[in-house]
Amino acid sequence: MKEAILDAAESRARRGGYNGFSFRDLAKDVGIKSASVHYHFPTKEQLAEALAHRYVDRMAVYLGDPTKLQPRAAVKHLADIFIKANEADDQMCLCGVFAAESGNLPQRVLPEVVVFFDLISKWLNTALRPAESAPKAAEIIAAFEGAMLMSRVMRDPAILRSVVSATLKRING
Amino acid sequence: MKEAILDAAESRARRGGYNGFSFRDLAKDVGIKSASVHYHFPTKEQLAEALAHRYVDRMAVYLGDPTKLQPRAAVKHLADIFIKANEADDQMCLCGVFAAESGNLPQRVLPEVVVFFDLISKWLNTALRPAESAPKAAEIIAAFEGAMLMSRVMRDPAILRSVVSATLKRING
DNA sequence: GGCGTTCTATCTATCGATTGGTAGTTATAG
DNA sequence: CTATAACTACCAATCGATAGATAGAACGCC
Repeated sequence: MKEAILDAAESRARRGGYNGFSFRDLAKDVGIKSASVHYHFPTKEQLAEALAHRYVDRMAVYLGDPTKLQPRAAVKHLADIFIKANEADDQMCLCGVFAAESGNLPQRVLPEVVVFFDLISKWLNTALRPAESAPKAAEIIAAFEGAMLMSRVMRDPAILRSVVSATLKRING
Repeated sequence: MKEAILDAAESRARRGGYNGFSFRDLAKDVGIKSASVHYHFPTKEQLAEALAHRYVDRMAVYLGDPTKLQPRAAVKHLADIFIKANEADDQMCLCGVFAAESGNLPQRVLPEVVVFFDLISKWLNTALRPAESAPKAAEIIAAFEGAMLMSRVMRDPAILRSVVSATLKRING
C-alpha cells in the first residue's frame, strides 16, 4: 500500500507539483481514507522525501553502470526514460518539478533533489569520458529538463525528441 | 498598487510557483488587506493571467527587434535576462515555473505560457536565420530553462553560465 | 464657490471549503 | 496478545472569495 500511495503521489506531483495534491487526493486514488495515508507517511514532508528518494533509487537502477555504455548510447538511454514519461504518461521529471518549486518546498525534500542531479551528472560524465568532444553532463541534462517543460506545456512531443536527436548528433563515439 | 501586487506575486511565483503564494501573502507584501487584493484581481486565476501577460509583454519589449542583432548577440541578449534573474534575484523564469506546474494551473493561465514560448522561439529563430549552422530556437530555450532550474536547486550559478557559454560557441555569426 | 453624486480604494468581518494532522476505535492476521 | 492497517470523527489553520461599511478624491451642475 505504501508503494501505491507513492505511485499516486508521484503521478500527481509530476503533473502539478508538490502543492498540487493533498492527502485526500491520494487517499481517493488508492481507495482508503486520508487518515490512513498519514499512517504510512505521518507528514507531507516525509511523504515527499520518500517520494524523491524512491525516484532517485529507481533512476540509479535504470541508469546502470555508465562504463558499460558508449557515450552516444548512454545519452540515448537517459533520454529514453524522459521521452517515455513525456509521451506515455504526460509527466515531467519529478525532480525537475520540485526544482521549479524549490522556493517553498519543505526542508528535507530539497537535498534529495540535489542528489538526483548529482547522480545523473556524475553518471553522464563518466559515460561521456571516452568521447573526444562532447557537451558537459549539466548541459545535456539542462536541455532535457527544459525540453520536457516545453513539450508538456506546448503539447508537442516533437520538441523533446528534437532536442534529444540534436544532442546525440553532437557526440563523437 | 496593481503593479505592486503583481510585483509581489511575480517574485513569489518565480520562487515557489502558483500554489506557493496566497492572497494574504501578497497583501502583507504590499501593506494592505487580502480583501483589497481581491478588489484589484477578483480571482487568483485572473491575477495569474495578468501576471503571465505582463511577463510576456515585458519580455517582448526587452527582446526588441530580432533583425537588428547578429545571431550570437541575440542569444547573449536572451541569456542575459535569465542570468540576471538567477543571480541577482534567485528567481526562475515565471513561465518555466508555470510550465512545470501546468497540470493544475487554472485554465486561462496556460495559454499565456504558450504565448511566451512561442514569442521567444520565433524571436530567436528570426535572429538565428543568418547563421550558417545554429541550433534551433527550442533547443536553446530548453537548455536555458533547464539550466535555470538546475542552477537554482544546486545553488550554483556556474551551471547556467556554463550552458550559456557552451551555447554561444555553437553559433557561427 | 458650494453641493450632491459617483468612483476608487481600502477596511472589517465573515463565509464555506480544504488543508495537514491527531485521537481513539475496530477488524484482521500471525 | 500483539502488530498492522484500516476506520470514524474531529481539530485548528489557511485558503479563495464575498458582503457591507467607510473615507477621500473627482466630477457635474447650478
